[in-house]
Amino acid sequence: MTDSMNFQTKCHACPLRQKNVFRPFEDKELDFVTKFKTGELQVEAGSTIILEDNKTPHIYTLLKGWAFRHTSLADGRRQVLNFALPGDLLGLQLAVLNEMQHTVTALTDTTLCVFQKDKVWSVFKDYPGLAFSMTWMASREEQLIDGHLLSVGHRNAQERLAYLLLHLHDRAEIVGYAQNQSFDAPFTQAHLSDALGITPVHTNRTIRTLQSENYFSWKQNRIRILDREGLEDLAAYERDVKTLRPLI
Amino acid sequence: MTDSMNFQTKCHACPLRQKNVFRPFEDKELDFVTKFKTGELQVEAGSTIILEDNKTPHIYTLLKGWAFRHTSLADGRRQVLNFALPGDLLGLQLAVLNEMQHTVTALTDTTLCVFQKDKVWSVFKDYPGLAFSMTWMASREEQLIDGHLLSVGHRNAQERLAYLLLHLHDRAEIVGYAQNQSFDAPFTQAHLSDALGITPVHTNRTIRTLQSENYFSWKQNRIRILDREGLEDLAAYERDVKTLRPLI
DNA sequence: CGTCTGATTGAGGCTACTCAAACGCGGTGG
DNA sequence: CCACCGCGTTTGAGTAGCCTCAATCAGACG
Repeated sequence: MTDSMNFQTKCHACPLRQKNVFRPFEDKELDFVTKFKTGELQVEAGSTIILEDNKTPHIYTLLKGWAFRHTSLADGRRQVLNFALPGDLLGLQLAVLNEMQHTVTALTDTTLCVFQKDKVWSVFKDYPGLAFSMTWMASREEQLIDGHLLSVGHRNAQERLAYLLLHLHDRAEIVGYAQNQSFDAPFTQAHLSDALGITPVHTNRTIRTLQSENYFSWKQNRIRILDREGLEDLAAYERDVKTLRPLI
Repeated sequence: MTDSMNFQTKCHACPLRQKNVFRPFEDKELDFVTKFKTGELQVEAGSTIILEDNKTPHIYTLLKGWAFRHTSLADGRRQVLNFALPGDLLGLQLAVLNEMQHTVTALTDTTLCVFQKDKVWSVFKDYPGLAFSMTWMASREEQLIDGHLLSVGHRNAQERLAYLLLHLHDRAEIVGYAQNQSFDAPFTQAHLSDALGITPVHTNRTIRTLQSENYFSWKQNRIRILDREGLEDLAAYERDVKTLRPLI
């Protein structure tokens, strides 16, 4: 373990902090986070990070790569709840509610910062700024899910796809995963389909339609937004004002 | 205002605490909450409690009555995100993210405890237990939305209705709003329809079908679960283990 | 008794679903 | 080098669940 510690990303040099998307830390907060972080975990594409109902003692921050949160009905129908990108906190429900009702799976090879969930209490006790950050992230996530619920509940297939594409692009862009209106898509049409609540077949047809109308392209795992305005109109989407997010 | 203060519910005598659903408070926490609470608000059925984009300086706890959270697309299609019952925190996103992306509207005449949102920081600074409670509530709400998203994304009309009925019943029961497998339904079919992501017409047909098959009844604004097991099977629903919730 | 809101029912149509087959492509092994 | 996977994508054909439009009904209220 000491060995792996040497290869560990130092919080003071956290690559996420270089990007100008996180609020500034106080020194003592950073010192604490460094102690709070008990290690780093590599999970390869397709593997489970946190399993529903499975109580691990850890929570994670996604440092590198993509993941997704999902639940299923008993008969196997799967809902993708949201995608996770660097900076996202995974397993907060486990720490706070002591229960996970969804699974988190890696889409790409990922790197995770590992924290002991039983130390979350000491965060609240001694580092109110960090505690606030955690709450910020929880609220933010809820806001995103609210958006998806609106989408799945009331948009048609084309609108849903347009919305999701813009959503993914914009989130990828914030963490430096998009350049030039395009980003690497580490998911399959089946993932999109389960996120949108549309069958794979119909998802495919919808994708083809929007592509043929030059709204976007998807070649070699790379998605490019070609007609942002058109997609925004389709989806009635408004880009969030970028707010500096906290990081833990 | 001094006048209304006299009619205010005392936190020490908070009726919600009488019901054995909230975690115990420490005395000093209770003292603080008493100070934190700046007043009480009555909102009548149908009125807006918090308006999307509208930055009020307050957040609320629902003390009495029903409310619902909702957003809409530009063309008016409305998604009911969730229903709120006593003990639920309203406006946390406002306090934490400084932005509300949904509206909260009263379904019945409601009583709300009013808190200054700019004091939320002092909660985090000085009352970690309460801060944790707020985060607990945020996480819990997210968990509920996740459940709805699964429902709207992957259940058919009958399954969605079954799920929502059980969900509402169980939540109502926890706060003492249900007796004998039945509860007062302060909403219309249109509300359900917007929550389920199904048109009012089809919602009506689905309701009639499930009623005619004796799954439940809905007479004089009162919903009664007649065949709980049947509904659970339909919806693949599992009742949550009751956990003591925090209260703020 | 007229009006309003919400619930209900009918008829017809379209979106999205199901079933099924074929295609493209990277990987593997003979 | 090529045949043979296996996974993900694509396309076709027929169907059904849910939608739209529209009218009627029931109850509350002034």
